[in-house]
Amino acid sequence: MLKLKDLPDSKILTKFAARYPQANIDGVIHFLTLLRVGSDLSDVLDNFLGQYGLLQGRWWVLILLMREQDLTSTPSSLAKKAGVSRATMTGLIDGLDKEGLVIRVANVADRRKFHIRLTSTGQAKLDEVMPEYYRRVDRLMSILSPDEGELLSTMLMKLQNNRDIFE
Amino acid sequence: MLKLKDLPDSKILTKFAARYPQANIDGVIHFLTLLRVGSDLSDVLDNFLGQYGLLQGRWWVLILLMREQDLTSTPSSLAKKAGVSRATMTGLIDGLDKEGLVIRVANVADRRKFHIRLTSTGQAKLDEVMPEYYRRVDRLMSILSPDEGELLSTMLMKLQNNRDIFE
DNA sequence: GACATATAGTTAGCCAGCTAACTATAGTGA
DNA sequence: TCACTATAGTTAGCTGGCTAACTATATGTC
Repeated sequence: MLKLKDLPDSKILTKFAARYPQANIDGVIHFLTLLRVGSDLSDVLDNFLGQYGLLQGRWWVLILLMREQDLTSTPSSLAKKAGVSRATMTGLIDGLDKEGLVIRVANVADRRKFHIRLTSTGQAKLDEVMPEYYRRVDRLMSILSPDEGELLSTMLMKLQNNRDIFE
Repeated sequence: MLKLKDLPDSKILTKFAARYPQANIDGVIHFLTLLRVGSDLSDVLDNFLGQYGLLQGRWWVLILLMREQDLTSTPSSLAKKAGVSRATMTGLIDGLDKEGLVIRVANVADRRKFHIRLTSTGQAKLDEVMPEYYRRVDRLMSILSPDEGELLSTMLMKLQNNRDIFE
């Protein structure tokens, strides 16, 4: 997502504002800061997962399966929850299947579907990653007080709920 | 970046916490909210730019060039500022060049380099996009009061400055 | 001045997304 | 019941990132 490293300073924004007077300089800075921090934290998470041979996409699949009572779901349901296309989910499951972290089981009730089930190897992989993941998130987010954390989420959700303004 | 649509609710996180007691549930929720909102806003920005036949990568290049006094820069410098590899910048410039939005000019002083210059067509493209972009950002960010906006950026920068905790 | 090192740009090939098109199966309504 | 429509999964082919390797040119040091 946002790759731009060189956020505008107010000098640059003032120059732009001369040509584009509708610019709200502070708003733009806050907006770009949000995109940048989100992107950088996502990269950091990817690097972390990479140490365990995982990628974000595959990791979410394992987590979504672990959430299920019977550790089982279908490709389309996983695709919807993970926010990727069914085509992409096919590829993710292929990879996880090949590594033995999940298995495809035929579905007799509806032969269009498969059951995708987390294997014990998959659970073991999560048991390896998750404690450290939670530890890191805790350390990172502890920089904010509990009240600040709440406030941050509240403000983010306000923006989230109004993002259709942009489209 | 974060594609996951289905953020954990506290019931799920409680189940996970039973297995992974180090989990700080609120911290995780705030962390994932940040990744999710950042990602969704980035997608919205992409859709917006798409209406003008632009992609985020190309758009940043035009903006970076417009920032320059002489509307000129080099591929490596642009790559660094845009946060992409030099190889990727080659592709971005190829595309912009083909559409006449920038031109490659030989650099006699250092024959390894090119001057990349924003053309008047490129400037016209920015003049088409930027006023509407600023208008949308203004409307989106106006949901937060000026004080809230400042606070948001401050909290985000705290997280940004401590993201090495995660690596 | 010549050789070693660093920098600029490109190319080739990889990867994880995507959409569109296809096959198979299920559900529905005259 | 049988045709229409919807859903599930896969495949093929596109895209925009990436790294590694390559060529050309500059720079810096003995």
